[in-house]
Amino acid sequence: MTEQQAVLDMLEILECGGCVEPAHFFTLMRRTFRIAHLLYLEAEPYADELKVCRLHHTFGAYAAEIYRSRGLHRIDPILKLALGGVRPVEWTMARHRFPECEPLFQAAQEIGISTEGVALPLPSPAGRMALLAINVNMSASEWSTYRRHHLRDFQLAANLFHAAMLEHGAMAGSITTRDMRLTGRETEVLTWAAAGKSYWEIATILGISERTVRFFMTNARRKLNVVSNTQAVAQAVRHALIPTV
Amino acid sequence: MTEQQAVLDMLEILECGGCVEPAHFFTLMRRTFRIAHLLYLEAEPYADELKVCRLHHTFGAYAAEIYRSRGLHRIDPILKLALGGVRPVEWTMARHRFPECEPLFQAAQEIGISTEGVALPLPSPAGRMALLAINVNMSASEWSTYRRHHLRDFQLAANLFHAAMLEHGAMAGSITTRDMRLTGRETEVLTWAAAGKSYWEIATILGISERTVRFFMTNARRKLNVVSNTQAVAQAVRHALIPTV
DNA sequence: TGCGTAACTGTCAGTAGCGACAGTTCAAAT
DNA sequence: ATTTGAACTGTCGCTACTGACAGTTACGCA
Repeated sequence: MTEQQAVLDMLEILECGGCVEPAHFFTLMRRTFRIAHLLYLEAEPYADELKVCRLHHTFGAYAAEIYRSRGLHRIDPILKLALGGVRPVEWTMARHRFPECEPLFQAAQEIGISTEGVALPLPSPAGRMALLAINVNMSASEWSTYRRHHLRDFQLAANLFHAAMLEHGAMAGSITTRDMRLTGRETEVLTWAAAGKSYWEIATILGISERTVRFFMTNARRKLNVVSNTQAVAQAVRHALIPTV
Repeated sequence: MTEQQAVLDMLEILECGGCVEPAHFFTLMRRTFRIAHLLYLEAEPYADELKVCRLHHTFGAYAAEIYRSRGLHRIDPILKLALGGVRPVEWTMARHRFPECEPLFQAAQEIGISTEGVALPLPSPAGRMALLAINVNMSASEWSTYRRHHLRDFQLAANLFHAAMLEHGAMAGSITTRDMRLTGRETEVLTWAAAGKSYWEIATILGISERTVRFFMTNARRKLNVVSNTQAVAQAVRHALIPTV
């Protein structure tokens, strides 16, 4: 059981938080498993687009350029499924369920990238979403067996790596955690605004002046980088910055 | 490798979505692994408290009553750590890091519940949080070895069960089919309003008159039973009535 | 052929939201 | 002891939103 031992050793390294470099993690994964390529994506929802917070992968610059220039992110079903759900997403399954995404898989074949793989959703706190996509160079039947044995390893490894990235990122101060943190009052006024209260009502509820409510709301809008109270509330709800009714 | 086979079989059952009953899942887990007790909790942050959305466990009514009556949730470090993070939380680790939680573990010993176990965070979309706590009846050293081998199984099983619960809950929760179902245009204008667009901008985007945008928005407010666009958007985001991506 | 529903439009008057002006007070951190 | 940040307040003027008035058009279905 040398292979088993190697897997367990790798997982132990990850659990001890000894792997915060994406490149290091990718190397470790490729050494331990029969993996062709890896992709780690951390994003947050934004209006009708996705805002990418972190992106690391081993597909190379050429593949990334193809993906970007052809706008394949618009039809990529793996993004939608993995960033929206909790369940692992099988690439071939996504391909069959969404015929309109054929250009994506054809582009992959063009540049010699296999179309077998799985994407693991890694939901994070505060409304962010992340995924680890794993690409393998195997036949369908081979992959089926391999996946059956190692999906659990992939899932735990992905979770541990993701945890390390989040902890590390919190220190490094990502886009969300530095200037976007709302004060107590800002959260309060947003919460009441989301409950449909007007400035006057909020002022009465909190026992402060209407002007002050506007002050907090303006600060909240500035911090959230939005233009209206409505947008601010949408953002706050999405990012779980205000309590759910 | 009979044990390995049993584990893989169980994970396959879970992956096929063949296990939405918590009691069924718990039985399956206890039959497959050397687990004493299980607890599944789904909650969402509310003000400075936690609002429990779903709670299933095998600890029995007496233990639950002890936990509730003594207010142990206030000092339970596992709740804090597991609902706040992404990394598995070891019970003894939490016990040593938070000396003030001793009453919790003493209560467990009183009623004959082991203090060895692990809690797996299961973050969900939309700011909700969940965890699966696993309690075992082993010595510390025994648990250490067992955990090393099976944490990956626990993690994947927990994720798959959680996914099934979410999917099932989405069905059960969407009994909102009374009059709260929005039409296509209503969804569109709400989406753009959530993106911070004004009536004039939305009208331009959709190629209709500003009055018509107001018409749809008014209908949406009436259907959602709210008084402002801001509240409507908050409600729509919370109930996933408008696309988050 | 009617009936219901979704999509669409116009006008008026009142209220609410929002930006920009210019401040004070208090507690904690450096 | 100075600085930083949160909490707080006032006024002016413009724009956006909201309710209530009163309609038309097109589609599917019984």
